[in-house]
Amino acid sequence: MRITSLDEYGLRCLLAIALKGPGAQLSIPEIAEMEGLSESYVGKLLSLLKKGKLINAVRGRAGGFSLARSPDRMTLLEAVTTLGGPLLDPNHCSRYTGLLEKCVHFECCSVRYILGGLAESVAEFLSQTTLKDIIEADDLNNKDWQEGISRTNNLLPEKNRAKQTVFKI
Amino acid sequence: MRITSLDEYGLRCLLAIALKGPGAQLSIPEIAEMEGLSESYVGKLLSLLKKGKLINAVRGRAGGFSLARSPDRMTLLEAVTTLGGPLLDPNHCSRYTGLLEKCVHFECCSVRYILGGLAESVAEFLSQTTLKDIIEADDLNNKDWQEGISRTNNLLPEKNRAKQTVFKI
DNA sequence: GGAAAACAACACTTTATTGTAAAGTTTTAT
DNA sequence: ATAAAACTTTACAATAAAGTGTTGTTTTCC
Repeated sequence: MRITSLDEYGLRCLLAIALKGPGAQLSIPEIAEMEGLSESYVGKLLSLLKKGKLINAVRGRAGGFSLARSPDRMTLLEAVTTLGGPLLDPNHCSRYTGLLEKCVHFECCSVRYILGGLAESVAEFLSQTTLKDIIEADDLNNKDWQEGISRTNNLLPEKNRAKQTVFKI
Repeated sequence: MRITSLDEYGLRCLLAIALKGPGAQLSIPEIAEMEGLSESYVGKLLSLLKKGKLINAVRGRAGGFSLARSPDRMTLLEAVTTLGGPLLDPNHCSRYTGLLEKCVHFECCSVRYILGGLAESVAEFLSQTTLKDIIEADDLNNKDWQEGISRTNNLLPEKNRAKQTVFKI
């Protein structure tokens, strides 16, 4: 399991498209400008999202990218697994084998069950939040920002709210 | 957030010591042999665990490592954060800035809240499982294994059980 | 039909993570 | 005392991830 750069930046690009509105298109140069990323990198991220069928691409001079489905039917779990692969590597046990050909706990492994349960817990969390939730939260967040308050946290699905400030910026 | 190699292997080493029994010592060569890892690597992992005060080290010929506390007072959260650092990098926002000096969402960021909530969710999960839980599960798991059954999953704290097989081995 | 704008694919450089090697320090058994 | 066994530290090599550059293809506007 890992929340990587691909997840972080890819999610931002996806949100940028979603925030543009239903059916709206956004080009690579536009997204790169908006998000402060290079066009090459945005191109790479969007090609991943396209492979995962989260966005549609139109080529040519008037081309761009649009959301493949309505935001309320697109979960964070889909986005994250599309961008960064499955939460828990299916080859986990054959990847972390140490010096040997086969992990010494291959037959019977407690850590495996712990990580399995953890991955499910994360998957449940992520599948409970859709892009629509984020859009609505972001919408109000921007208005509140100008009034000097922040209630973004209260707009997310009940189970997914942060109880305290996690980032100190 | 990330479950890394350090987490995976470090946790195995910690469990090896815990499984040895209360107060028991285990040396680097012994753990390396048991876990199928190089002595160098085990040394590195154990030095992290020692810095986090999860284990005590005794130097010299009759030296080795022992658990610093009883297993029921040592959570997975402590182990994971000691080995791999905080679940969510405190510098997250200044790390993922793209091309610019400052992330374009620095002032007002929806993704930040989502990831904050996710990190809390994972922290809650990990803090609910102690080393003792794993030891007991592992104990029965080993007995069951010989009878051809596996109920390890049912021995973990209620919320932390995997509902289905996550690994296919 | 030609040029411009945009997506697509892939190789490549840079950077961070992983894991190893080696030299040093401490303690104990003899 | 001395040697062996074990922990400690730091520097280094191997590998994987992150991000960029280049070239090519598609479409549209004029």
